[in-house]
Amino acid sequence: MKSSPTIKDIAAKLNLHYTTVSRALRDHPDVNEQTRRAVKELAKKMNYQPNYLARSLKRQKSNIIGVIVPEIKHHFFSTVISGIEDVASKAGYVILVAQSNEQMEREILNLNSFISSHVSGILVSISQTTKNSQHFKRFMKQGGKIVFFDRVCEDINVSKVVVDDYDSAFRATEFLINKGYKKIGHLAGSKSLNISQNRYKGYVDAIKKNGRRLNLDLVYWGGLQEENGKQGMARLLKLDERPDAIFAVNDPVAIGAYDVLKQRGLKIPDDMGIIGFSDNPISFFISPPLTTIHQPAFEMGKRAAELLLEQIEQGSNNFKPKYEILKTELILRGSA
Amino acid sequence: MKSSPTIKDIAAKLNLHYTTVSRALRDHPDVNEQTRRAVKELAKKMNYQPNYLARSLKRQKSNIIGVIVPEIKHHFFSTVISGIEDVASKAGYVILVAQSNEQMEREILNLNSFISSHVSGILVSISQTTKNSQHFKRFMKQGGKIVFFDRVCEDINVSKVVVDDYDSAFRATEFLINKGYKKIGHLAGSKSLNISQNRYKGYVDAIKKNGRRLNLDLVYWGGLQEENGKQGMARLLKLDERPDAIFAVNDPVAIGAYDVLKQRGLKIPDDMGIIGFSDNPISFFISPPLTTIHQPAFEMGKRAAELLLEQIEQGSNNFKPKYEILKTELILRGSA
DNA sequence: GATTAAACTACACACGTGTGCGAAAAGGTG
DNA sequence: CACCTTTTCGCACACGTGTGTAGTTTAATC
Repeated sequence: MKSSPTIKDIAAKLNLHYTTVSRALRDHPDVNEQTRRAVKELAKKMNYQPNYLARSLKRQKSNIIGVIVPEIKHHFFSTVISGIEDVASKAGYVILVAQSNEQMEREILNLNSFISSHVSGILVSISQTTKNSQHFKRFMKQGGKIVFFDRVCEDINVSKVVVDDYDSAFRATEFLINKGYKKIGHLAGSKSLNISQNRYKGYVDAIKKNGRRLNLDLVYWGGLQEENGKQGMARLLKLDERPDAIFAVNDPVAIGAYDVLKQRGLKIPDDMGIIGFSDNPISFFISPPLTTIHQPAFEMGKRAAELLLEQIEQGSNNFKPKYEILKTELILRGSA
Repeated sequence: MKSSPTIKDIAAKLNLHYTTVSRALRDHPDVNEQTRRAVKELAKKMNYQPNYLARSLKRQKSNIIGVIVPEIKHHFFSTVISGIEDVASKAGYVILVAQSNEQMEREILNLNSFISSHVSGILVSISQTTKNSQHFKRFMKQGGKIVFFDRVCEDINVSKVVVDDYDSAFRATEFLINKGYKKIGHLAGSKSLNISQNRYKGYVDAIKKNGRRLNLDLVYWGGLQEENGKQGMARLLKLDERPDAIFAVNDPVAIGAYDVLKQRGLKIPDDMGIIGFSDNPISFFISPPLTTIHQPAFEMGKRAAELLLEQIEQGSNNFKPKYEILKTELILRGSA
């Protein structure tokens, strides 16, 4: 039941002062070769593990990175976190993970908790209900470092990692047009998120650039869940001039649309073409397989972590935020 | 760029000693009502956040819980982590998350890193390659608290949360028997894991109890990935006396089997009945929908976290490890 | 063998918070 | 007004680690 050994325990056994042990472990040149070896040997034998709390307190710099996502269990986010952990652990960092559950209040609580834990920096994908960014700005004023990924705050000048939402949406929509679909609808996400806005804009521009008439009745603003897809699809089917193809803001929404279409006996892709977004594993197995846009989630986590670590290690000298746009890929399957 | 304010900053502005501020914030009775109010007001105004590093160092007890899983991005584990985070954050704890990538070495590194971070306890699901539990035992000797979930170490006497693997496997196999399948095979997992062993035993006993002949040729020991399912299914199909139904150790393995069967033109469930394990979201959407055993992953995370928190808060007085077995549910779909 | 440089060790203080104890101030009693 | 109790606050030290500096020992040089 005795707790972890400290440098003092090691020092006592070797009849040394504990500062000597401290220096020996950190290879300080002022320590005798033999002493150093003896210290390291005993440290290993006693399973000494340095106390990061004390070290961080002293150094005024921890080896902790905070991660805030809307929900951990979503495939996209958990894959991003996997990527983050990969990079972080290799660099000697540990990651604190918290979820906002799409609520700005909890996002703020998470952030405060991270501030108290004196994280070296945070990686954030904001919640749907995050209407302003005061909490993040406050964090930055105190020297906090942030990198946003996927769902970013537009009005903060920090590093960001996103996919090319606009362009991907444009290509997806254009693909539907070239396939011969006439009236293309869009199941859009939540208006407050950059990803929804950019995908919407890509959709709109693809329609316009291809000489089609833009009919905003064919756009349904909902959310990012399967349920929103069901509601949206049902709504669009009620129109006099109903769409014959759908570009969905993400895969869950597309899958919600599938459900409604199957219930109504409509055939995919003949009666209705569908394209999703994010390449959820389900999209490969659903029938017909969903044509969708692959997002490099793991890669996104890695890049975001790398950017943050660079910023942390180099200090705040001449730091310039980077805006990285990762390439997506249109995965052709059977739904369009 | 100034960093977070401390109690000393607050004290200076109010012409108080910082210990008085410390007491005021913690509602110590020795502090005057007015002083207390003034301190709290200023603290709020300055956005004071207590330094957990310092607090933990002093109290010899942190508000950090460590979580080690094989891979974060797996749906089951990320859902468990969601549950853990839910409980932990409500109790004022934060969670460190690390992945072993199924390698015992990294599991040990993760553990050491957590020890250095002075976590109050850890939640672990062990890797496939974890052959002994010395590292966990060492951690416990130093007063560390552990709760295992899903993949547990049998030879350590600590709290554990699992599902009823044996019984679930028994029922699944019996279900196949009652459906009229004659030769039931088993795509088993990795021999070193308790879950694989228990599911295997459930399978074996169901065969025996129902008066069937146990044919070990029909059991393929592989792993837990889709790839293992493919290999195993291919192998079993080569047998002279090939199975007409499969109980798979988990859904990915079952899905791997699907793939091979579809390639060979065999029909599910007519030519081959299949039952999986874990109720991965894919199993609902794959065609035909996979009959599988639902595991309450989120609930498992919550219970594991609750058990650990109880143990942490009550100290090590008269602690008795609890072994909790959560109920599963056989989800009937189209594959059997 | 004395002098000086080099090699090594120990002390003091710091990081931010918490606690036992004592001191000062305020209030109450005879 | 002297004495005692209660309230309120400050001091000293602690948690484990790290660093500047002073001190001591050893080795090297003449």
